Amino acid sequence: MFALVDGNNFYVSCERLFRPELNGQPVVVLSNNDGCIISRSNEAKALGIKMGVPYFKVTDLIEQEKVAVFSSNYTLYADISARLMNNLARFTPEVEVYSIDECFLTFKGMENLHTYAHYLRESVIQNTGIPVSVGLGPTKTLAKLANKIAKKSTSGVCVLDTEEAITKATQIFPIADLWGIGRAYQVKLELEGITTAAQLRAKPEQWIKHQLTIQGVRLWHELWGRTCIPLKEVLERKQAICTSRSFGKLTSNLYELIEATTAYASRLAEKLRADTSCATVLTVQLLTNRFRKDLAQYNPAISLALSHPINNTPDIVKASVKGLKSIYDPRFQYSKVAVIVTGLIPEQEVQLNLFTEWNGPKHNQVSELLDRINQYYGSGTLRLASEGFRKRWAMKRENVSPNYTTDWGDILRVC
DNA sequence: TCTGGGGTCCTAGGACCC
DNA sequence: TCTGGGGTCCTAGGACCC
Repeated sequence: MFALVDGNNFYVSCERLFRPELNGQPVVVLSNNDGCIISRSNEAKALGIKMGVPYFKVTDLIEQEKVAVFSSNYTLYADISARLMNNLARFTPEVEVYSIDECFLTFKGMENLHTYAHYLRESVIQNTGIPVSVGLGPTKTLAKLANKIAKKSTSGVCVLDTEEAITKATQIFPIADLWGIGRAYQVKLELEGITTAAQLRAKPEQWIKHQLTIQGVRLWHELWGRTCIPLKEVLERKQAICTSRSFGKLTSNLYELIEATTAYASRLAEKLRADTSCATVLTVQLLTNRFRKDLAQYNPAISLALSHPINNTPDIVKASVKGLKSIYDPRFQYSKVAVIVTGLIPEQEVQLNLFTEWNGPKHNQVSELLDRINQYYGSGTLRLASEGFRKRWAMKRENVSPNYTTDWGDILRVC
């Protein structure tokens, strides 16, 4: 049996952990740059605030209803997430951390799964302070489905361990809520008259293959309790890594763009090293604000083949800035720059290039030092000067909470 | 004025090989 | 008048996830 455990309104729950007076009050958390609503308390949902809606469109309602608003604080959420996952790992040896707030677990040869699921849920809530829901089923897809049902129930637990339970659950389950059915497939299936998971399950395999291709066939088998999506216990090396941010304001200024690109590329190089990967291809993309119909649009990108596989900060930054300069056009106002690396290979398997001079070893040492210092004194303590100091492009974060659990200066004071 | 960021997998079609 | 059969690799675009 698979279980899916996930944090209810996770980011909001993290913020409430250190602001208990907000329990029972409407709370929302915003995306980067204070752009959109990405997490809502039940009270905020009840006010009709929709997921993903731009913040500026609901500011009146939020003010009127005295909704508490937080900028996103991923440092905090990542740390609370680690606590949650560590707690879950005590209940079974087989664990897959699926996302910041979700975890798959498997249970083998266990009786009393109902009791155990309730016990797990209560222990985790007590130990972390984060409310969670627990769904169990014979496949990941059914565990996901059970979890959605659990979220709406009062007990917070749903176990689908018999064919009757599965049949009953799928009959009322909307296909749009199925794991693997997004907006496009929802429309397609509804045109075929399919609105529930049970109706999808009743279709023949060939029909599914034709309409939804191979992923749909896997989903279909999983609905019948046949495992197609295994538990992934080991994290695989990423195939691509991307760092991109919207600016706090539009800019045409090349020097500001170079600063931002340097900052993003530095962050990217850190992520590469954390994954012990080296990049062979680097892409830089500039973006104008697609919502501003009154402004000219321009979204150029360039991919550079790197002469050596690299993950050191100076070389990644150098390549990124070179790419940026080659696509920059001063006639446009930009809202975002993205730096992406692909063709990633293990750090240990890097082959040297016979034909070009290279400062790699020296730059690798510099990067090692950067990592050591920034790990000890905090991210960004030591950085390349071309990141700049004023950072007028920096993203908006007007309501960010303290880093209660990761920064000595932010520790909660109890007087 | 103000609209997020980071990933994966699959398919079709083109270029190329023998 | 008539123009094969069987592959691989790469990329863009579309679907999905959180």
